[in-house]
Amino acid sequence: MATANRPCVEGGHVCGIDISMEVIGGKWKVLILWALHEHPRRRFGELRRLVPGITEKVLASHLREMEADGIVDRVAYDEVPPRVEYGLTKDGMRLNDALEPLAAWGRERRQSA
Amino acid sequence: MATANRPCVEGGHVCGIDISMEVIGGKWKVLILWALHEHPRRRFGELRRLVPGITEKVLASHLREMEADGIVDRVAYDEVPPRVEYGLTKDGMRLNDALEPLAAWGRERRQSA
DNA sequence: CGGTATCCACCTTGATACTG
DNA sequence: CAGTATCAAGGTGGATACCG
Repeated sequence: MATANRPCVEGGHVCGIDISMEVIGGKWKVLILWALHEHPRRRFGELRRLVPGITEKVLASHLREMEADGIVDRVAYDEVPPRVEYGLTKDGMRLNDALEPLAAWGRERRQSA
Repeated sequence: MATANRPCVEGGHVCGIDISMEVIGGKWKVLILWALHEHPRRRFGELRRLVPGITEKVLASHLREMEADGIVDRVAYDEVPPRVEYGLTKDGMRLNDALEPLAAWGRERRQSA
């Protein structure tokens, strides 16, 4: 995303949530992140199937943003037909871990709903 | 937000992140949540000051959505001039707790940047 | 004070077609 | 296979003015 947002300052200390939200803000980002966590080293086409409903364009642009944000790494093999593999960086994995409590909150909520 | 999203199913189990993202998806939601966590029981005008840059309309609509999602509670006192106080529900506090690791991730990232 | 009412600009997402 | 190009649509957020 890389768009600077107003810092989130409360009572003199910076909360950091704003940064995280910029990185996972897209509609599909967390889904891609999750898919890559569950299925490491995935190819573009596989990823598209793992995130049902996403279009090629949106998947491509989100992957590019996530790469720029340093949470996804992309490896292109010089073959015919072309092959590209996506995976999580260390930072991407840590982000996924940081997302887990949030996922748990969502799951609980689904129960009670 | 309350808009139903495609469930996020990976390897047969539901990840729950999608639910959470619907709830905190708005541009300002986490900031409001954070502000209410740092400053419990806040009035509309105070809240507006605590979240710099937000407009009345957006603050009002976000508060309403968060109320509908059960993470914010609103108490209107029948006085003149009118007074309304907002606070976090139990669920809202748990959501805030679940957000903390994400905030920590963002803070670390700000360091290294 | 605590909001609504309008109106609008932008951005994200999406459908479809095409290419190295 | 792994994208890009183009165009369209819709929703989110924002500016401003006004109300009980």
